Amino acid sequence: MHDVAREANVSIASVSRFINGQTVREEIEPRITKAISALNFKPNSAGRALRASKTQQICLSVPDISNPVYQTITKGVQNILNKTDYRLMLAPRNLTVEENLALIDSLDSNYADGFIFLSLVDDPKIRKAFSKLRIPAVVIGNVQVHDEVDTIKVSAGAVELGLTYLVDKYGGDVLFLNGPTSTIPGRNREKGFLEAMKNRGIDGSKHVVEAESFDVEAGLVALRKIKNISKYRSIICANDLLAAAALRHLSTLKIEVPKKIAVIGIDNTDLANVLSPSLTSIDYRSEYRGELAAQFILDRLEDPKTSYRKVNIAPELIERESA
Amino acid sequence: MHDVAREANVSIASVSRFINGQTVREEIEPRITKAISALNFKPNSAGRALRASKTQQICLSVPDISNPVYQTITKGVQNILNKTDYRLMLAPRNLTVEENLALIDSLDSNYADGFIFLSLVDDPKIRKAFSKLRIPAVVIGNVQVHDEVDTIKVSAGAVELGLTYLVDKYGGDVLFLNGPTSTIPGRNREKGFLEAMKNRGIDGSKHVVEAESFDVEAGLVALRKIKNISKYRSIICANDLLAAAALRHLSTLKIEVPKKIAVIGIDNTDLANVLSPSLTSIDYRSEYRGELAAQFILDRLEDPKTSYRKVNIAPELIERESA
DNA sequence: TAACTTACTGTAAACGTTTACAGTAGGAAG
DNA sequence: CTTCCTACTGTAAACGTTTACAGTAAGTTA
Repeated sequence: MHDVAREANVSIASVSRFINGQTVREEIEPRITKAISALNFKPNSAGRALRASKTQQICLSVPDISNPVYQTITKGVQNILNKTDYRLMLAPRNLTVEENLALIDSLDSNYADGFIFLSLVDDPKIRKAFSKLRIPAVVIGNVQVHDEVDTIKVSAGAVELGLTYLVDKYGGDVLFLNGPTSTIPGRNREKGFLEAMKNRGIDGSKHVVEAESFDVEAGLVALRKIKNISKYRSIICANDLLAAAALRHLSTLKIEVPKKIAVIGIDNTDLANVLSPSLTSIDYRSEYRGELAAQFILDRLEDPKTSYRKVNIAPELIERESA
Repeated sequence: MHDVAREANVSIASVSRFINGQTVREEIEPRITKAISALNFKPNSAGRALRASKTQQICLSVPDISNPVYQTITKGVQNILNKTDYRLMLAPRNLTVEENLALIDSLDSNYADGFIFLSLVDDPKIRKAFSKLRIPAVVIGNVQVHDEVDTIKVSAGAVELGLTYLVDKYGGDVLFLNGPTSTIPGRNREKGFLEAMKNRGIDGSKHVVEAESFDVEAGLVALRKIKNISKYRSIICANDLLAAAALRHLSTLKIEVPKKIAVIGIDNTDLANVLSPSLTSIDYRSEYRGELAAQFILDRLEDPKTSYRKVNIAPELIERESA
């Protein structure tokens, strides 16, 4: 920048002001522009970050990038950030409480201006660490933290929605293939299922099978333990990966879907359109949630005083072939 | 850091040295440790970056995070970086030449220490911009750039590999569902296909259909244009998403896979195990390629003089149900 | 004309680290 | 005892920006 200033015969301050969009004397504008391109000058991020206390980076944490739903959220975040001059930092995997704590702690190094937080696990320690955060944050999901954050949740009742559909159409012999109840969505979805079954006068606890994680492999392992799966008329799965496992399992057993057993998933990821039969799934609008989260962060960075927004996304059943 | 130094009654230089792992007088170590935790001190990234000219960030560019193969590569990169104190920056989408140029240019702002480059498109302008890059880079794929980079390619002959398998098993009536030939992999895979067919005395040009992009939707559109698909005995697809499209299309037409038509994909993404029938696919070891790329960057940052590595990954056919 | 306002300019001080350099204390060697 | 070496220390100067502040020239008002 010194060189540019010398070349354009102005002060370094004027160069800085010009770059940052402040008005400078009309006469010197072309001189600076010319000097910048002649010297191929690009402002140094570290210098800027140090002086202005702004990194132009947003940190996004997702539990595990292998899961299509987090990829979709990531894409939503990207959609918004790429229109601005903010960069996206992808935080390490944060599946466990410890990984979450390490991540939140690390943000004290001031490498990001904002934080989009998504965690499957909950813990008082996380809550405490989070409350000491010095940058604005948006929480996607149901992890419990203090109130001074924007929050994007999916309304309770998603499982209820799917269940109503299945029971109405196929009767009460529903199996719920859940993920681990040690996670927040696992807990919530189980609760939703049991309550919805109770409302129909059924003890749902016999209708639940829990996979060890939210992926296909674990889903298959869990399903294979069920002795006589044909007694069920439909399966609701806690996410699309588990639903993919269900479809594979049923296909292996030559049980027709949805003729013999209907299947629905949750998340409505890209996967749903790729599977055969295509997967009826409950849409959580993941890409939109990502976009919303990014927009909330940007809004707050622009004006820190905007009131905290708590948004609930209404789930919607997307009907395809599998139910 | 000044505060820590005062609290520990040492100089700021000693604090810095201690933090960076240099030996300090045994007596003062506990004093510094104590002061650091008492004040909850975390070194400021921008200060470090400015002074040391090291951001501790690696920039990864992938054309489009929606594609499972890039997610897998991203995961590989993460696997390695998360073991270090480098952070992962996810660059914006770079599908077009212009997006690539903007990205490469932006790196002149010194926000990353290393660059992992993955592009579907090729252009002299990209090559030129790339050659001016001031940080070490690793190229994944066949984009043409200067030689002073580590490169990770997949050996030519992947299509040949799949084709041999299909022709041996099902005869010469093979359809090649390609992605756009305006992309590097599209071009290369078509070339591979035509050559391999020629070697078998067949004019392959009548056996190719080109989708407008490498995704399911485009694959379906392309397939629907084919009048009598039953004349083919097998389909080889330029990636797993196009293969997913083929499976869906055939399932819609009630054509059994692999009994009537066999299908194989390329990339061997997570998708392959999720589809029904499960997808025979040519493995490009994407997660490993990501890991390799990250390791190459780290190695070079540690010792800039290591000679440039040009690695070829051998493709491998993973046999599943679809062929 | 003088006094004030407007619109811009340059100087210089910060931001929080790392590191070259000179200095010092203590032990080893002669 | 002196000299040399080793192992550490603190001082102070950078790194590349942004911005408070004081200054100036031109325009406006009285």
